[in-house]
Amino acid sequence: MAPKDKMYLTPNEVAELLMVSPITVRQWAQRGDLAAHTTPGGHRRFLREDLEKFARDRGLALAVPTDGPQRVLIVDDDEQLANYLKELVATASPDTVAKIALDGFEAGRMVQTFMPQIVLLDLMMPGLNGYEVCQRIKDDPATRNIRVFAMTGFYTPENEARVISAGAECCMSKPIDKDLLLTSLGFDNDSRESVEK
Amino acid sequence: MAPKDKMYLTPNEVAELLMVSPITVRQWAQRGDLAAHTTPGGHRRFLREDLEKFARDRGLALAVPTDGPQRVLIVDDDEQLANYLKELVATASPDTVAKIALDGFEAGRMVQTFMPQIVLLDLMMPGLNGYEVCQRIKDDPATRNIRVFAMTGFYTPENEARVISAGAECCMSKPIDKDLLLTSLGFDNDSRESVEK
DNA sequence: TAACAATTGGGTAATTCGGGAT
DNA sequence: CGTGTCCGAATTACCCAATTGT
Repeated sequence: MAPKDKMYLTPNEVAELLMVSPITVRQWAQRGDLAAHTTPGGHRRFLREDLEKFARDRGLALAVPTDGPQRVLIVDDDEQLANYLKELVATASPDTVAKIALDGFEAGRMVQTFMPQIVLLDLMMPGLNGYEVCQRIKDDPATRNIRVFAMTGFYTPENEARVISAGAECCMSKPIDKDLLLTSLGFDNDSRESVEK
Repeated sequence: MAPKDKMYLTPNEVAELLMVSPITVRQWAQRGDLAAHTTPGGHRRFLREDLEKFARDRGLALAVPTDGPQRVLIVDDDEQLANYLKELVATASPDTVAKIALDGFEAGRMVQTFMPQIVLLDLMMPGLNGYEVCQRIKDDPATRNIRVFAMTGFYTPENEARVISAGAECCMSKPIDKDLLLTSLGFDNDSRESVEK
């Protein structure tokens, strides 16, 4: 497992996220405008949560939500299909990071932690209503901007209309048309050389 | 790795809790500021007790501290039962905030956003393996300290052992014994400060 | 028991931080 | 209100061999 993300932010990181100098961040913390914790040595540490609240209150925009490479979350209980899709994305767009959620718990958690720009969402998962998942993603301001691409093994125009009204960008029937998917995602397969590691 | 039986913390875990790098934790231990035990091979292990004392002496809070009111997340697809449990908690401990997740997606999302100190987890949810959910909560450093209380309609000693080995604190059979639950949660008596653990 | 990935300890150098006066 | 600078102190990075856990 990878303890990838730190739970806390240092003053410098906060300054960069808010596009201000570290000194200013210090002032905000001193004046109590921005909630801060303290290390035993007296240095300040911030929680992303507090930062977001602060930014919201002051109408400031968090500078770098679109940091790093493109992120795609694949939500499907069919592990083989999920891996296939992951490979597909990785091949078509080498600088894109794709991750897999095999059940609702992982999906919900990764929507928050992985913060994908794109979600490939299976509508027919056991114990999980894909339409509702899509709706919830779109209802939450924190995730509303995620592009949702629905996938279903039982395609009907009614189902498509339903998930699109829930906020999905499109509804693809299974088996997934490789070219259609990549085109929809904007990963049009130019015949360019892929850079391998 | 059971949580309750796990009386010691590794340097990495301490670092995460105090919002500092592992190297810094090492320094404190070297200088004797933070009490530490040693493994036969020379690695350090810390007691939560010592950590709390260390933090208290300097008047600072842990990263995943008992800040604000206590938070309890109820994960169960049975909405009526979930509401009953929520009422139960609210009545027994008025300063506790209880929220409900009716499916895996909500559960995963709320574990990250609501950041509960306690999770009441149904093991038999459609499309969701409660044992795995428990394991994943415990595998992630960010949520590892959450106390998980499992609930199942099909109690067997094997199932209990299984979920406890996954990190749950206990396994209660349904229907839930009200008093047992509140006692386990520590809400039985008047709100006594639980610092003794 | 062997193997292997992840973590840790030690030591030193480099970086970041807080506070105050500006 | 947001920022640059100075200094002592706190925190971190980087090296590599050893330990831990599975």
